Amino acid sequence: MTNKPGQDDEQSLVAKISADIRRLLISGEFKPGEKLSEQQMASQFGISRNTLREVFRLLSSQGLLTHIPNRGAFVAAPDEADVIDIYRVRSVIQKGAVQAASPGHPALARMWALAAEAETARADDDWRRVGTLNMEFHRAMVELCDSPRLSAGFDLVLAELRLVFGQLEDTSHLHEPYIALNVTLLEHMERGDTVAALAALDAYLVKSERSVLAALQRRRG
Amino acid sequence: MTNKPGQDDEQSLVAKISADIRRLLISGEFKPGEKLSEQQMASQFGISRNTLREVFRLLSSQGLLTHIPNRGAFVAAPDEADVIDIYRVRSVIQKGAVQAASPGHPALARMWALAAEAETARADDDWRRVGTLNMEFHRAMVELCDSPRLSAGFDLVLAELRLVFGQLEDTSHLHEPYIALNVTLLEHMERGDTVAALAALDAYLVKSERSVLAALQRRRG
DNA sequence: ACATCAAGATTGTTGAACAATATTTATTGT
DNA sequence: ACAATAAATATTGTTCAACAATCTTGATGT
Repeated sequence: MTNKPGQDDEQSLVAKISADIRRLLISGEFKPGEKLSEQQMASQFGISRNTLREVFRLLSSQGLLTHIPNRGAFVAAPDEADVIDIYRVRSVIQKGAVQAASPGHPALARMWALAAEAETARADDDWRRVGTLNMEFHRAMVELCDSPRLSAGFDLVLAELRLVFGQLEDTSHLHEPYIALNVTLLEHMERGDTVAALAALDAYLVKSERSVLAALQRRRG
Repeated sequence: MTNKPGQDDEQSLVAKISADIRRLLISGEFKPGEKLSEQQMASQFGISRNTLREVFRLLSSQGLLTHIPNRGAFVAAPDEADVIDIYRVRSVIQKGAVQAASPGHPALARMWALAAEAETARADDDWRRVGTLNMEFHRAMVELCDSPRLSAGFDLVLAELRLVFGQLEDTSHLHEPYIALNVTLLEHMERGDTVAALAALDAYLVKSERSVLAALQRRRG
C-alpha cells in the first residue's frame, strides 16, 4: 500500500458523501426500512442525483442500504435471520483469527490496549464508547489473520451489526459483560492455549448473539 | 445496440451490464491492468457514461476493477500478495465450512454431483469445464455454512481468483490433480471424519496455492 | 369496502455541458 | 540530442435538464 491515510484531502465526492451517510447510518440517525428519496437526499447533501446514485450503489453493495428496483433505496433493516447470519460469519472468521494468532503479533498489543481502554470507559459510564471499543477489539482480533480481504469482509458484517444496535434503545447492558470476557480470551491467547481461547470466543459469541436477538425481538414483539 | 430477444428482463441496466462485464473480466477477455475508458466502454455497450460509472462503482467494490481517482478504472491485476491473501481467506472460510458440515446437507449431494461431472469433463479433455466445476464444487462446500453472507463473500474471492486464471495461459494442469482430491475430501466428510477432511482441505489449498503462485511467477519472470 | 383508472411523483437513463485533473505534444534552454 | 517546461489536448468528476418507465395516490363508480 503506497497510500497513507491522514493528509490526502482530495477524496472524490462519492467517497466523502459515502463515508458521511455511512456514519449516519451506523450511528442510527435513520430508521431501518426508511426510504431515502433521491431528490431529497441529493439536495440535503448538496450533490447531484447522479452522484448520489453512485453513493447508493456503494452502500447497497455494503449491505447498509437495500435497493429495490424502481422503488428506491431503503435503510437496511436486519431482522433475526440476518443477525443469526452475521454471527455465523463472525464465528467462522474469528475462530480462524484465534487459530492464526501468533505470539507477539502487533494486533495482540492493540487488543490489550483496547481492552484496557474499555475498562476505563466503563468506569466513566461511557457505554457508547465501550461499544465502539468492543467493536474495535474484535476488529483487531481479525487483523491477526493479516488478511486485508478478511478484515474488509469482517468490517462489513460489523457495520451491519452496528445498524442493528441503532435499532435498539439501550445498548449499555449489551456490552457490559463482555469486557471481562475479552480479557479472559486475550489471556488464553497470550498463553497460546488455542483450545481455551476458542471456547472463550464461542462463549462470547453465543452470549452476544442471544442478547442481541432478545433485544431485537423485545423491540418488536 | 440491438436488444437481445428473449424473456422480459426486469433487471436494471446497471445490473445487466455489470453481469456482462463481470463475465468478460472473469473469462479473461481484458488484460489485467488494462484501462477501461469511460467513453469507449459506454459507447461499446450502448449505455451512457453516467450509467457506466455506476457499473464501475459496483465492480470496483467487488475487487474486479481498481479505481484510481482522476485516472479511471483499470482491470484488477492481482499479484502474488493478492493470491496469498485470497488463499488465506479460502482457508478460513472453507475450514469453517468443513466443520459446519452436517450429514445429509443438500450441499453435500451437490458436491458429489459436481465431482462426478468433473470426472466426465476430464474424460472429454474439457479443461475449461473442469475448472468451472472445481470452482462450483468449492462454492457448494461453503454453502454448507448456510450463510448467505459467507457465500457472497466467498464468491468475491473466487471471482478474483478466476481473474488470476485469466492471466495464465494454460490452466489445464492447474485443475487436473484436484479432481481426485475433491473426492477424497468428500469421502472424509461423508464419513463424518472432520479431522481427516480438514487435513485433505489443507492439502488441497496448499497445493493449489503453490501451483497458482508458480504459474503467476513463471508468467512474469 | 373493493376494484379501476387517471393524475402525480419517483426512479432509470440519457446527453450535453463545464471544471478539475492527467496525458500528450510542442517548445525552450543547455 | 536531451531534459525540463509550457501549452494543448483528452479524460475524469460532477452537475443539470430532460424524458420514458414504473410506482403511488386519490378519485371514481359499483
